[in-house]
Amino acid sequence: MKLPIYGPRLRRIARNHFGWRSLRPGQFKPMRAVLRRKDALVVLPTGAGKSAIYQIPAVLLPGPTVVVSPLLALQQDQIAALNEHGDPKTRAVRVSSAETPAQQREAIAAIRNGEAEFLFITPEQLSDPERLAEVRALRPGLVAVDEAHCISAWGHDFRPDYLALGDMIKQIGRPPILALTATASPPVREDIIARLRLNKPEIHVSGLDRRNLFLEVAYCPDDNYRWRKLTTMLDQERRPGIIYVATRRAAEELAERLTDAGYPASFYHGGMAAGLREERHQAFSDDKVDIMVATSAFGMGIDKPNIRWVAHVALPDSPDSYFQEIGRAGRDGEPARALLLWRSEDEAIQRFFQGGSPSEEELQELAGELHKGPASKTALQKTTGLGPRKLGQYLNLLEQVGAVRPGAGHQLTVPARAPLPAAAAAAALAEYERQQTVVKSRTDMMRAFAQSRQCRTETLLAYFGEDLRKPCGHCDNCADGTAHEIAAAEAEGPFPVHSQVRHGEWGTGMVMNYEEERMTVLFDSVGYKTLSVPVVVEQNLLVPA
DNA sequence: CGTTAAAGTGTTACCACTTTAACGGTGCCGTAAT
Repeated sequence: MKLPIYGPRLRRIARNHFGWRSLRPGQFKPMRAVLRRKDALVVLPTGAGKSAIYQIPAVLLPGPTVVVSPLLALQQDQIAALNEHGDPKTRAVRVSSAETPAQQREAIAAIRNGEAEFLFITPEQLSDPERLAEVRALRPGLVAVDEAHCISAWGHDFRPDYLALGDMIKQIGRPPILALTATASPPVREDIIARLRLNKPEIHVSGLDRRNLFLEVAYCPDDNYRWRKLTTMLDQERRPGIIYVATRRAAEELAERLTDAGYPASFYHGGMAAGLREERHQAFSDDKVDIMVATSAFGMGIDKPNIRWVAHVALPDSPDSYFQEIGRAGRDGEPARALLLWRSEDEAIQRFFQGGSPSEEELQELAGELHKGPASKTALQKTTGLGPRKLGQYLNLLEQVGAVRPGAGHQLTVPARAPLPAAAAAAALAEYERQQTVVKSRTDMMRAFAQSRQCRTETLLAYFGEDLRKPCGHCDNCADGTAHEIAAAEAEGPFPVHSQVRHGEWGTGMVMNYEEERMTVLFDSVGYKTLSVPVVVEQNLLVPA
């Protein structure tokens, strides 16, 4: 262990430049990786000091640090925190649509002249070749990708520039990359590593077992039952708290219903005006709103220590999202509650959000259009009649199968050995389906978590590839004894947990968990699958890989 | 995929039922109209 060499030095920087009195356990090792200029992926709950992991080494490393961060509001807070001390060694600037061209030039100049260390930026900014060249000229010594799960969650359709981030970083001189996120299951980690093209990254995962968080799930056959469970919880618990729902309308309606019933609530979703969103966020931070009903838009950037509970009146799309959302409760270390109130109907909306299949004809038409010569996205929108969203998704898929390549000046070109349109469309569709299988398997796992009689923490950690070894003692199944019974009744499975296995159809995978008569295996190609242990044994479905 | 509201149907009711269509999350950005 070389920690002692860095330890005092890092502590001194933490104290002198940032005003932090101490460092936390999960921070040292990844900092050391950054200082040795190794790529790293860090999974650490928010509030556990993720940003310190790049901020402290940045002071020691030559060259400025580029911070890729998804939300302007989030960047704002982080920049304000860095600039609080007026220290030029930790000063942060940014370029985004919120700055005027003059302010953007000023920001770049400040970095160039050594008057600022951190450049905050979005992937969309970097997708502009001129901007990319400017950043390259700054010779950054480190790139920190904050909220790196966005690559996986948003890159494939919603914010396609996220997928190209690896390329962009290569083009700015490929400094070491530090990817940070609060939650990432193995498939998401793999996606991050592959898309960013991390080179033998050190992976640091810590803090997944939140001991002050009581996990609880209730299946609700109807909405009245769900309402009663929710209000019962509200009567018992201190505030503030967050209630997550699936749709904007549900956020507004539930907030109104709660307010009418004597539980003053506010709502928050992505369809609100920016000013109002900020106002509501601020009101919640200042304890002026103590029940917030929100969609997933209310999330990243909420760093409030005293949230006493997070309730889900919905089924999240994946344990990844669920873990991130409940992780906002109890950051002060005081007891907090995570209550999941779900109905089987909730799964429908998630399936819808995952979207239908792309059309093979449209893909082929687009591939054919590209063969006619270099074209911009705007031009392609006109010629193919595809919407911007769909077009971006299609182009991403075609790029992944080698049928298109981004060229100079936003022009898209067809590479030399590209497949013909028909083959490209078929390959793109197959690639899409492969990705969807994994995405759907995560929703399956969310339902499996909700239905589990095993220790909740154990189930959740198993999903993330961690082994808790014994029931947590802070979930509903532990409290009523079912977790204990199951743990006792469970014989060793036919394959050890975390061992590699092979399935005739699905290929290789890793054993994640056993629960009663079922086992969960994470397959490389199709994601999470739940298998019946007796069937696996009788029919020899799995062999050690 | 499922809910919700509107339109359609059957028969001849200001009514009861079925069928159909619309809707649903997350945020960068730049440009056009004030």
